[in-house]
Amino acid sequence: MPKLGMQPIRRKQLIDATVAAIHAHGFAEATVKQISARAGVSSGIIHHYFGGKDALLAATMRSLLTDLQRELVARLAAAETPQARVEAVIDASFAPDQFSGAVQTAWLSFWAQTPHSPTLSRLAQVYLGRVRSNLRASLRALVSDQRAAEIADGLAAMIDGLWLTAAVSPTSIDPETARRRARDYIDGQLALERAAGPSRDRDETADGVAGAA
Amino acid sequence: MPKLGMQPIRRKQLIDATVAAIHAHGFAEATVKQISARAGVSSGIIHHYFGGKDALLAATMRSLLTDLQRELVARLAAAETPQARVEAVIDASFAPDQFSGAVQTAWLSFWAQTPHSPTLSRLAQVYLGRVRSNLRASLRALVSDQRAAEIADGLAAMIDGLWLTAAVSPTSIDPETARRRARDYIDGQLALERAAGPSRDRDETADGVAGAA
Amino acid sequence: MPKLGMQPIRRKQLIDATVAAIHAHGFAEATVKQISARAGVSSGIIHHYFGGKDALLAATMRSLLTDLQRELVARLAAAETPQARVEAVIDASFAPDQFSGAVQTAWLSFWAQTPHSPTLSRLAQVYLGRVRSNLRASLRALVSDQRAAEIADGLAAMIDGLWLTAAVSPTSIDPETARRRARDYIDGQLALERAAGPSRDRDETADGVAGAA
Amino acid sequence: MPKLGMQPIRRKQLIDATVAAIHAHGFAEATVKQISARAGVSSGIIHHYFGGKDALLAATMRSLLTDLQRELVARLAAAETPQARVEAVIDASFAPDQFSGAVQTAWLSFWAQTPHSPTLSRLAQVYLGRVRSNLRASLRALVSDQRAAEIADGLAAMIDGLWLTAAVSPTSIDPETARRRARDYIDGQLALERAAGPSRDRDETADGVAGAA
DNA sequence: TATGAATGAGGATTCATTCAT
DNA sequence: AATGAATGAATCCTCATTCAT
Repeated sequence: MPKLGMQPIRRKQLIDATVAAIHAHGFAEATVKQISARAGVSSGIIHHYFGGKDALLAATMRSLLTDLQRELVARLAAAETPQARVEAVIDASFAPDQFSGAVQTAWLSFWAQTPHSPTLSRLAQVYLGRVRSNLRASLRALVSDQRAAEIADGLAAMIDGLWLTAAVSPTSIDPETARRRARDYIDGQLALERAAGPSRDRDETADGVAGAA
Repeated sequence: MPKLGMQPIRRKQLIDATVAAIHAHGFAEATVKQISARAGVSSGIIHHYFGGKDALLAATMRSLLTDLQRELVARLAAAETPQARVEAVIDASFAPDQFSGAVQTAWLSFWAQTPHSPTLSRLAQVYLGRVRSNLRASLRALVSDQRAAEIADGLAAMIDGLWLTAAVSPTSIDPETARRRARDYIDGQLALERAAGPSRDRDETADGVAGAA
Repeated sequence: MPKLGMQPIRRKQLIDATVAAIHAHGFAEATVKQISARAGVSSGIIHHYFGGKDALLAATMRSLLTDLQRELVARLAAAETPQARVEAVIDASFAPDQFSGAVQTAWLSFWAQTPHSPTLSRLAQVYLGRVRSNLRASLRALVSDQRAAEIADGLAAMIDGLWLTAAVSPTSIDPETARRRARDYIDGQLALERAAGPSRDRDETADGVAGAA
Repeated sequence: MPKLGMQPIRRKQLIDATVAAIHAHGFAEATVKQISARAGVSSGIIHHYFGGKDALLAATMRSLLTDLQRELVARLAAAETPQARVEAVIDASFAPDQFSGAVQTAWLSFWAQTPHSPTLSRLAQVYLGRVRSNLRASLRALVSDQRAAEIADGLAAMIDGLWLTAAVSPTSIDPETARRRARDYIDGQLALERAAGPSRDRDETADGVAGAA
């Protein structure tokens, strides 16, 4: 008599083992044998539950994105002002569960793989689109539509850059500092708005740093 | 006597082919056969000139970083004010030669590989250290030492994040827009300084977005 | 569940195929492909069961030495006098199973490889030590300790030389003749002892052939 | 203007380098690049002077055998009695120039390769035939034709076995000891002749060790 | 005479996948 | 449901050989 309900347990085991294996040995070196050994099961089981290695990798990326999304949704639900909603995005991005060794390395590996896998690429685009549209919607309550789009893109890039820094130099940044850098960006952009006046867009032809001095 | 002086020619050929192969097929799929075919030479030549695949990959990353460094040095040499020096870093990062498809993908691949290769990691750390210390030195002329460090870190993260965005969604960003986002960040941080007054640091305990509104 | 207990079967298959391949094509030409084809299995299986070619070669040498050792132990157990024990060593060395084409060629190949492989060297030293100490112990019942050591070394060299002759010129010697040559040596040394008197060692400063004539 | 008379110089350089390379790394690992580097010349030169690696190896074995033969001829020329001629063979075999590390290892490597190379095999057979017929001729002056053949074979095997011992366990035997073991053999066989009487062959049906006790 | 650049076949090894049990 | 035996294609690398200079 087969054990019942093993599927969700095994799938989670294997996905966790995949993240750990990528962290420990790298994306290309995360072999089926490595992952299954780490999960304490046989190598054949991966094909039983996922159909193949590629599907396991896709499921793992989906799992990482889902965790992040869950974190984000929970915080957005509790946010009542536009500012709080922007901050919720920042806080979700640097929540301790997400912003930690194994997850960062795996995340960076998937990002690097994205351009060469339609499946992973699709997952990434959906996620990126959701974050940006969330940010834009919140920012529209504070600035013009155009500036909202620009600041949303800038904040998304800043968050990604801070993640990348953490993945490449884990000791050089902690979640609290990362959060502060992201808030600095928003604060700075809003300060520019106040200085320019509420009804005008930032001049896209300005000379940048020199002009601001 | 055989043809002399082929070494630099072949090495450049092979490094260029490696960047192209990573862009076209991904880091793990950039095989010796792929790369040598793309360079129009035999596979054995890679071992003749580099000793092995790993050394070719390291040389390729070194080459990418050197190109970026050369771009940066040239622009810094022409910059006369602190503001111009900060802008030089931004402009070098998004110079057309660097900020293009193949280079971005390869760059992201190397970044993802960094945690699993001491050689690549060392190269990355050296580069990151140089950029940050350059930025800090320039910014110290404009703001306090602490703020200079913070803004340098933030700008570096922003630049990296914009690169990552470009690598993952090549159609979503162009060099000019990327440059503008990075300048926005600097402009914003300087605006915050003016608002806070020249002699005071940003309050590290502030509540972020909500507090800045 | 998969087929169980295949390991000892496959290992023996592969070791036998290795001996045959060395005999047929030489040590360096005993490739993984050759061996696996001869065993009727795929090439990957060697790494599954042995971990690599080197380990297979070491296991093969170990197997050859174990067979010889088994032959020797069986004969020693049946020998009741010192003379019979010496003869047991000779008979074991030239037993039909051992003293045959494939085994001889493989044996010689391993001997030649010994100086360049710590693993093989260790195996060889253990075997050589065992044979010599066996012979010495038996001979001590017949002659002085010093002469026992000398005759043991001489007999061991004679046996090895006869093996080498058989490996290099298989048609020039048969097991019975080889056995006779080895016995001649022992008979001769014991005859010298009788001629010199039981209480005296052979004079190590003697002039050799000329002096004995 | 090409350098004149380079051929013999280069050939000797390369043959010496081959012996050294075999000693240092083993027969299969003695690559063209290794050998040419050791000789201080380019790899292409081997094909220029020998036509290929196999021919270089054959020339090297021929060189080793020629050296041994020269040693033997010189000593035989000085020997005036049958006993002295037998001793000359022994002394030539263990002459310091021959009985040393690199030569032994190389010699053993060639012996092991012999069964798989018609060229090497032919060289070996010629050499073996010469030594044996020399020994037989000398011994016929001392014992019956049949015994001369037997003792010649036995002595040849003993010499080869002592070489093999030296190659496998270089520290366990020195030339002087080796020479003594070989002389012991001859002394013993001649002692048996005296005991049996000058006109009778050794009884080929004797029980060996037991019978001699 | 001599070089070393260049080739490509062949080596050991790794690995995702299949499948009988 | 689960195993691990077995496969064979693909990878990196080595190497004897060729050849233009």
